[in-house]
Amino acid sequence: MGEMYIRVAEDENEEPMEIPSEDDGTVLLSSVAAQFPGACGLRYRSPVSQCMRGVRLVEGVLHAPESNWGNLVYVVNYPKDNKRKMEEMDAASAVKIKRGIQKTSDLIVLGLPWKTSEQDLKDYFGTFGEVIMVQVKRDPKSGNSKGFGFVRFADYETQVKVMSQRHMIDGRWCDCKLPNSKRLLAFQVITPLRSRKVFVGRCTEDMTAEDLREFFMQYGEVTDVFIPKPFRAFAFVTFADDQVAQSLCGEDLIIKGVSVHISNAEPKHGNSRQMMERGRFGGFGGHGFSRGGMGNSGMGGGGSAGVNLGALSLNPAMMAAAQAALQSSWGVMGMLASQQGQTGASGGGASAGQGSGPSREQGQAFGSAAGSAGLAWGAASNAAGGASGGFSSSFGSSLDTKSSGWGM
DNA sequence: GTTGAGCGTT
Repeated sequence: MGEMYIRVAEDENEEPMEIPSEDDGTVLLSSVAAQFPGACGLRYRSPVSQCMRGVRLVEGVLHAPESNWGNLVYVVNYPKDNKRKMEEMDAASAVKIKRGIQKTSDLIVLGLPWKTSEQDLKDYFGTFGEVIMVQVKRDPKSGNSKGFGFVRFADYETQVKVMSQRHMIDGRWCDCKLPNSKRLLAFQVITPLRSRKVFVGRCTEDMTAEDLREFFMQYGEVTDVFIPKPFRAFAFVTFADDQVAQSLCGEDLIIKGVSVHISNAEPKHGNSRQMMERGRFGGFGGHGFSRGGMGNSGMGGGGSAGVNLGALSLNPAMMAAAQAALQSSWGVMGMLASQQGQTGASGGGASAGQGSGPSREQGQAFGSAAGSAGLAWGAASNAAGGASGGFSSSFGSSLDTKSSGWGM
C-alpha cells in the first residue's frame, strides 16, 4: 500500500484535511499533530455500528482499521477534553497577534545525541505543532553533529509550550531555549536606528540577489540587494522605507528553508562615531557602545563574552548590567520584566557581586554610575514597556524560580 | 574513530 492521504478533521462536520500516510500504509501521529497540535489519536464513525471507534495507536503509529483507511473522515482526539481549552487559546493568541507581540523565533536545542538528524528533530517537534525549520549544527569538515541545533515553529503558542519543558530526544534530555542572540532583543526597541539597510546573516550560497529581492519584497519596496563575492554567508538588503528595515531587525526569517538573521547593517566604513553620539544617554562622558563589539567604550578589557547588543548606545552601567544579565540564566527579558512595578531608584544597586555576576572591573563600572543607572533602567523599561508586557508573561515561570536577583 | 557545556561561517 503506497503513500496516500487520509482525511482528518477536528470535528465530524468540519472540512477535513489530508494527512499523508507512510509507505506501509500507517499514519504517524506526528503527521496528524503537525496539522492538529496537541492531537493524541484518531477516531472514526463505524459505517457498520454507527458508533465512534478508536484507531489503533502503537508507539506513535496509527494503524488503519481493517488494514484499510477507506474514504472515512477521521476525527482528531485530544487529551481528556481539551478542545474547549484549545479554542480559548486560539482566541488568546489572536489577540496577541493583533497586538503584534507574538513573533516566533528560532529556539536552540541543546544536548542532542550525536546521531540525531534533522529529520529526527522534525519528527519529534512535529508532535507539538507545525515545524517550519530545523537544523542540526555540524562540523563542516566531518559532518558530525555538534550536539545542538535549532527549531522554529509556526505558532508562538507551540514555541512557549516547547520552551516550558525538557525533551527526551533519541535517549537524551534536551533543552530548548531562546538563543543568546535573541535575549537582548528587548533592548533594540530602546534605541532604534533609522537605517534603510539591513544585514542578512547566515545566507547560503544558493541564495541569489533575485531570491532575496523577491523574498523581501513582501515587506516593502527593495531598492538594493548586495551579496559580497566570494561567498561570505551574508548580504545587505536596502528598503525604500527605513521603518520597514527597522521592523525586520532582530528577526529570523526563513528563505529557501534556511533561517537567516536580520540585523542592523553596520556603517560601511569608519563612521561608526555617529552611532556613538546619537546615544540616548549621551551625558555619560561620551561612553558608547556600537554593535558587534566593545568599541572604545572602555568596557572591553574584562575578558567578557563578546556581548552583541545590537545597535545600541549604552552607558557603562547599563553595559555591566547587560553583561551580568547574559551571564545569568535570567537574561535581559527578566531584567525588563522585573523593572515592571519597581521604582527607578532601586534599580541601580542590583546584582553587582553575585557569584555569576559581573567581573570586578565591571562591577566597579556599575557602581561608579549606579546612581544614574537606576534612571537609565527606568527609562529603558518604560521605552520597552509594550514589548516587555509580552515577555513577562512568557518568561513568568523562569522569573518565579529565580526570585533573587535584580533589585534584591 | 574521541566529547556533553554551549549559542547559529558578519
